[in-house]
Amino acid sequence: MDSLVPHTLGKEERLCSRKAIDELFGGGHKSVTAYPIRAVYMPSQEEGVRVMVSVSKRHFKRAVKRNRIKRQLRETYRLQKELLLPLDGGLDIAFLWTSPELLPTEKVFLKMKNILQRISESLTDQ
RNA sequence: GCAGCGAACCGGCUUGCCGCUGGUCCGUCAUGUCCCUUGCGGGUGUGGCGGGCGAGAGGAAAGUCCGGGCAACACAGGACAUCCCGCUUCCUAACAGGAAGAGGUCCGCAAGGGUCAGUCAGUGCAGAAGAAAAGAACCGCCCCCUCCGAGGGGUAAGGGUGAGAAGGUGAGGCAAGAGCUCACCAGGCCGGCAGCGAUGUCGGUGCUGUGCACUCCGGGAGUUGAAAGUUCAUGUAUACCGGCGAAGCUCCGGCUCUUGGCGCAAGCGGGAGCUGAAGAGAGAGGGCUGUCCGUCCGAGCCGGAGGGUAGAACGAUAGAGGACAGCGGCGACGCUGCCCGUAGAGAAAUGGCAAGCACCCCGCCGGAGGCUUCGGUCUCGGACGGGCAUACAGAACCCGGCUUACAGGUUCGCUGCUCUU
Repeated sequence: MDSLVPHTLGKEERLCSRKAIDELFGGGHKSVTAYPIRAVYMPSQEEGVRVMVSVSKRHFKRAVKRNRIKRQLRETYRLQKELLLPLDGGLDIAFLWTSPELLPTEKVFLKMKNILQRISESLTDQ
């Protein structure tokens, strides 16, 4: 993995604005699913990719398990985010966990790889 | 040694690579309605990029059950209602918490543990059962009368019912009985003594039914909750519809004009107009804990429908803070000294992967010892392989508690049994 892209995930690469999140889920978004990960994404006016992760309280009552999954999602995205390149303009993505069970990190890694490849393909098709 | 009881404590460690949050320092590039300088330039603030350094979840961070700080709304006063607490003394900022103590009851051989509570004054209720649920007579027992059917009366020792039957047991006593009398026991009341007190103890007193609710007594409570709240930035709409109000009005004051009244006159009285936020009244609506009285504010308010913003800073991390020592106290705790510096996010950081190790568990191999019904079984030590790198669980304004969850482990004190000396 000797990409020129640094494997960082700073604040500017995360989706923090409430307004942007409302726009993402408001309409015009697309989604792909590789169970149990579901990615909702939409091109944006901003430059660069911004991501967020979300785990429902319905699936995990305890905060420790929700944190575990959110960390797995962020980590696996961070290590593979160059799969989305090259990219024109900006992109907002939300990763949602749709399962009530935990998975080992290596499986989450493969699911994330699948998702990022499919997002990249759908963007280049257009 | 085994089993147990009670306290207190810990809640993995090391290394490598890649990351996150907020600091700090250095370099560099921008930038300012800032400061110094004639100027070159320098300082300082802010921002971007790169690099270095050090910091970064818990004993329960959890449940959100109590108590407080803090904040906003408020803050003449009174009455009523509602809610909470309830053995005693103390600790504390406070508590429904803690410490020490007192009483009943239950569990345990014990160390210990669980649980209960103001009121015995008043009112109400207590299904079924039962004669009767508190001014008790069904059966029974006894007396009287007797027309031998019954009737009148006494009686709570016995029967059965019930959670509870006139405080319990025994003796005396009696026609039979009964605190009727006595002894002991449980409780109440009165007095003495001890104790700050709950209470204990001694003496007196025949005073004595159970459960629940209300009442009563004493003490306490304003509401909301950091999405509180303060400031700045951005942006919009004083749009529109419906309802109510202020203005208007009344009184009062001032000025001007006027005058069929009064007065010698100054003037008084009447009328009209103007005027008065800084005179009074009346005022929609609102505040004053839940209601009422009352009181204060008051020129805009209430409802519908709709529009805009959703960024930043403060709050906000030094606090009833912790460690150690000394002193006081049985103790909770307090005082004094000295030292330490310890997360601060905001779609929410504190992580991911790999390697190694302590401890623990499982399997297996053979060795020593004890018991043996010769099948085995127990203890100790060792090698190898595997599991596990851990349970419960993630700060969200901050503290003190309580409750609940929890793999594994450490220390101290105590109890019972057993062994050795």
